[in-house]
Amino acid sequence: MTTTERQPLTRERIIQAAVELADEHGLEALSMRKLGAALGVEAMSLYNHVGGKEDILDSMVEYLFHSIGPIDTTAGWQASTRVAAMAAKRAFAAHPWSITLLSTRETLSEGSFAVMDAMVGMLLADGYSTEVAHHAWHAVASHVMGYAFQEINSVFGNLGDPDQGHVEELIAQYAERFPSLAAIGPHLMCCSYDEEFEFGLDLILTGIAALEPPS
Amino acid sequence: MTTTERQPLTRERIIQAAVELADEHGLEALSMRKLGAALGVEAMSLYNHVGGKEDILDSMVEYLFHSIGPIDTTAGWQASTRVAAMAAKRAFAAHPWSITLLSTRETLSEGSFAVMDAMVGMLLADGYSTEVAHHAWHAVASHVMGYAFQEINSVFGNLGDPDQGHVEELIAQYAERFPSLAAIGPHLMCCSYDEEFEFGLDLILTGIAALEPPS
DNA sequence: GCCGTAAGCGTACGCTGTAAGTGTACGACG
DNA sequence: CGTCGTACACTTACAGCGTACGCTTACGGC
Repeated sequence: MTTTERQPLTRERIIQAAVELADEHGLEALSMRKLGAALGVEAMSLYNHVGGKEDILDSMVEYLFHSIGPIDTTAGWQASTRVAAMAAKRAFAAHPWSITLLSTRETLSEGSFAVMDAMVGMLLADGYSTEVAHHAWHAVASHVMGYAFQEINSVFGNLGDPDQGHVEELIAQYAERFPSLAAIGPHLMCCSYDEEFEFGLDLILTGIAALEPPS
Repeated sequence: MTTTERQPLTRERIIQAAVELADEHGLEALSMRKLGAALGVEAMSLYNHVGGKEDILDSMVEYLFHSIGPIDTTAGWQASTRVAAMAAKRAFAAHPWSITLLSTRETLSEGSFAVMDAMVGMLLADGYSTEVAHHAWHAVASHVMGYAFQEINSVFGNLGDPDQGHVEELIAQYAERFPSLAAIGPHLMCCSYDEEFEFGLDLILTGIAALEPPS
């Protein structure tokens, strides 16, 4: 009682709580009032530490890129890009709100620039032209974003789900109208998202490597 | 005056107006009241024709897939997929709200199933295994979604923008911290989104073709 | 003891989606 | 011609949203 029993509100605690709230109940459930309640505080108290909801959302994006972790560029372009792309995909896929949030931000993210710079830097360091490096960045980034999107929004259940019966039922229901979809049904249900991601990633990486063999 | 002067509200007119409103002022500006106002009607009148806002958003997704147009599957797998993927990318990129909207829908879209079925069907018809067809679908879909995402959310301005000075300024500002990004700056500013998309797409398509040469 | 400052709280305003109830115009029928 | 059924637009109301503004409380330095 002599010292402050409750730890004071800080920007970091607010962002952390926002991430947890969005993880648990979805981005649409993230409101200033609920966020305050989760921290044992009224909504307006948050404004002493953050600029507003947009500021919180921007910070969540920064948190996201930070959660990718440092990018190791020492293993050579192809191997390093593989690891970094995997890490980025995992970071996005770990938070169902990531893609939706990213798609609504128009502020530029420092974190995204850092990742972009590291990936492009590896290519340039290995002797690729700025043109190819630019192409490669877009191709890899597309694959990461697009695959994370598919993994998060898959209607065929996520890996942890034991709800596979529901998926079979779904496919059976559409089998007549979409026969080809039904044909690949088994793969849709039990695919490993990491292996699936790597398949496409390797198509891109080996394709780029074939363009201009590094010295 | 004898006949109804104003044409009656219909579901189609509502969806069309919703798309236009979102195109013009962004998805966040799409509210039932504003949508009603755009149609010369009170918000609640819309509920006579649609189930609610979620229903409208779902229908906008269907509209989106419909706008891709019919998929020609007669040109052989690789060429047909190229054309279809380009059409899909263009359809998404034409509406800045497309990715955000898609990422928030958890209902499954008939339109997306139709596209998926057509693309997978082409591969199977050309003799590819269900496994490779499944991989290929994910790789192509990722590229389409991911690239549309990047094109829409690019902070480096869109092709039409004559606001290139702002971009140069932006890159110069970050040049010291992100030197590799600055190095590819010229490409970031003046790249053709269609050609850029095709570059990555061809990496994927030729990579797949190399796996199992069709008969 | 006193006061400046920081920070949490309460209230209020204009938005949002939509449930429920209130007309009202029009075609069908006696 | 009168009457009624139906379809559909309107009005009102409510809970929840982000947040501007003002009040109150707690604490460190003197």
